Order: sequence, then C-alpha cells, then structure tokens
Amino acid sequence: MPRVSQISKAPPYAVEEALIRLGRNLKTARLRRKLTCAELAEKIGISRFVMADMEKGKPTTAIAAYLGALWALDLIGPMRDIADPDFDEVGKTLERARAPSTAPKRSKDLENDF
Amino acid sequence: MPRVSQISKAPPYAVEEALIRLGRNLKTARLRRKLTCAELAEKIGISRFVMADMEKGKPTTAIAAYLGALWALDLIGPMRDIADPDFDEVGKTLERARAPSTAPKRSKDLENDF
DNA sequence: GTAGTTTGTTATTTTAAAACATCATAAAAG
DNA sequence: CTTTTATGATGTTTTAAAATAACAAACTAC
Repeated sequence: MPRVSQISKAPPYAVEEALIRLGRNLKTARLRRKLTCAELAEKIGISRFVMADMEKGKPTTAIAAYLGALWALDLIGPMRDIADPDFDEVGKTLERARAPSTAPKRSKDLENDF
Repeated sequence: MPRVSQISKAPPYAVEEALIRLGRNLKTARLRRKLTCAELAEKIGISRFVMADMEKGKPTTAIAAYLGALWALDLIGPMRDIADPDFDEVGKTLERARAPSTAPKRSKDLENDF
C-alpha cells in the first residue's frame, strides 16, 4: 500500500509476532501437503512471489491473499471465531454496563473493566 | 494493491464471508468500547478511512491494518490458533503417512525460531 | 558428478492503496 | 427545534503492491 501506514512500517510486537507465526504456519501446511509455492499460488490466484512474501509474514500484503491461502489449504474455518462478539468478554461487559436492560437503572457506569 | 490479484477482485465465497464477518466483528467490538473510527484508527496508526474500509471487509487492505485493529481492541490473542500445525489434522496425517516412522531420516527440519 | 525442480533476488511496469481535504448525510445531544 | 459529532461520498496526490521476466542459489534425485 502506497503511503504505507505506521502499523505496516513498524507493527507492535503482538502484531509482528502474529504475522511471523501465521506465515510460518502457512508454510508448514503447504509443505505437509507437498505443494510448491507456485502451485498453491495458482490455486489462490496470486503469483508465487506473493505467496513467498506471506510465508515471511509481509505486513503490507492484502488480507485477501492471506485468507485465500487459508482457504486453499482448507484452514479458514477457525477464522470464524476471530473477534467474535460472543467471545468478547470485555465488550460484553461494557455493553451490559451501559444498557440498563429491563428494570433497574444503573447509577453510573464508570470504568468497569473486569 | 496495484495490479490487484484475482483473490482480491473476486474472492471465493468462504473468503468473502470471512472478510464480511471479520469487518462486522471489528465494528461491534469498536462500538461496544465507545470508540469512533477516528479514535481507533489513531491507536492503530491508520486513517479513519482505512478503518471504515476494514469494517466493510475490504479485501485489498493490508493484513497489518486488520491485525492492528485486533491488537488495539485486545482481540488478537486467538490469532495464535489460525493454521496452527498442531490443529491441522489433514496436514498431520499427510506427514505421518510419508514419514516411515522407524527410519532415522532426520535431514532437515524447518521448525526453528518462534 | 549431472539434470531437474524449487525458491530467492533483482529490475521494470502497472495501477490502485492509503492519506488528505472537502462536503454531505446521519445520528445523538442539548 | 438546533447543534454537535460521526460516518459516508467524492476527488487528488503519492508511492509501493503485485505481476512479470530473467537469472542465481539451493535442494532433490538420478
């Protein structure tokens, strides 16, 4: 992405680590299936270079390429749970605190973080 | 991404669905935390426009922006499991089938850093 | 050893991602 | 109601993502 954003230029550690691990996992899955970069790339509809970049965890690569790799490897299922509101306990608590629900009127909703 | 790839132009259904759901989940998490697009975007280091694009599931946005959003919302943890080799049953079976078990082949493993 | 395959590196071209500015619209708040 | 704030829409500029080609290095097998 032209005018590369800060998050891509210098990702925080948690993001950098997630990228590296995701790339490494994709490579492991590809090798286990005895696929070359070029073969997998063709299934996804990208060039082998982009595939190689992803295995190195390149931050600026389009998310569709990463999701396409997961899809082509039949590993996209667990993406369902990422940021799922049902599992977002912090968010649920915040929402509950500010919605008076039915009867009682909560006095004041301050920082009620867990 | 200039020269937009096929996977971004016309993602398969599973990818498209994953994108839409991820964007929706990000928006839900942001609203629960009472953050504006601009506020969250600033934490991530992107413009409010890119943040809005992500909530619509834009395929060509850099993965670092998406991971940055998850990070800023403290929802990046579950990314650990995506494509985790330990949970890749298909891959594990393939690997087991081709490893003669008793043979001390060894040679070269690619699992290194972390 | 050699031959074939896979991946990495470099350079070039294309073109749209991301930032920014501005105005419009849509919700909340007063 | 009016005001404020948030998001959407449109257009411009910058610049690097992605494709492509060609060659080198590394690995595998013969």
